[in-house]
Amino acid sequence: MYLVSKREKQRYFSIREMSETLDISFHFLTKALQPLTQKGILVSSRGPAGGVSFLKAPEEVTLMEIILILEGEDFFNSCMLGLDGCGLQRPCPVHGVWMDIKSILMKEFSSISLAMIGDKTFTQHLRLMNV
Amino acid sequence: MYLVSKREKQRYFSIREMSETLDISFHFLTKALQPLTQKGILVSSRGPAGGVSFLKAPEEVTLMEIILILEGEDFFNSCMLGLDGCGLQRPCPVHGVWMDIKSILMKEFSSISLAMIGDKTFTQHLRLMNV
DNA sequence: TTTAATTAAGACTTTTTTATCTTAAATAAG
DNA sequence: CTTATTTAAGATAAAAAAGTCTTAATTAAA
Repeated sequence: MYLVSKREKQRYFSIREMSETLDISFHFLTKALQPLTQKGILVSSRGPAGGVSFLKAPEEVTLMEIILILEGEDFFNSCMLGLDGCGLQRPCPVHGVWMDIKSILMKEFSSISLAMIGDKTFTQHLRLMNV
Repeated sequence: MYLVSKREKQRYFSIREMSETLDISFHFLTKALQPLTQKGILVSSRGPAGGVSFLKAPEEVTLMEIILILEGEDFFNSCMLGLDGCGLQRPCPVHGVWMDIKSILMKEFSSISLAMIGDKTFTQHLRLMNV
């Protein structure tokens, strides 16, 4: 969100600067960003004037994608009771409700792009950190 | 869910028996049930023929109540980015979406009673455990 | 070509959560 | 009244998650 709210697709933003602006530990942020780079959402450059930048156009990156990368690809595949093989064949008592809820969540998160969030953050001066 | 699916409101069901049926550690289950007893959803009895039973009628207990008791009363009050004081006055970029999603979740969970789940589990022979 | 700046990767530490164990208290039955 | 059975509560242990640190690799600029 920080990156896209800058609205400069070309340049690299250093993680150090980002961590200081957002008041997040540098090492923590570095680690958090790595899977995004590995999955091709971001591209990184080492050395002076290095940092991270979007590889994939933020218009094409949904919140859903980010959530799946950061939380794990089967984040929306779990049974509410934690049962193995819970599905239409052998459902748990809340399988139906939970499926409905999950599909609403997935639909919603899939409909929001990072570009939309960036624009909103930029134009409405919204905050990404405390204070 | 186990308790209500038994559809015998009067008698106490022992936690030992329940833990064996559901294949959950006895001590773990005991601990999990304690907040429900403390909050007046269940009533317990020690000694021979003791166990737990519903105090509040399961028709009047919603999934929402159970979730709030087990996960904490402010389970649905968090900011998606973890910001303090995120609200209409000083929202984060995803405040609106997140609010919408949370209200759908709360509405859904509030509309489901344990009695409904128990009936469904009983009549459709649904499972509460693996295998 | 050397140096400073920067991310990557993995080891390590700390914190939090989850799970278990022990002891105490209560209760029904003999 | 004593004993066996059962939950309650708190202490302890184990596992998982979160966070930090160190070293390596890369890159641009002097």
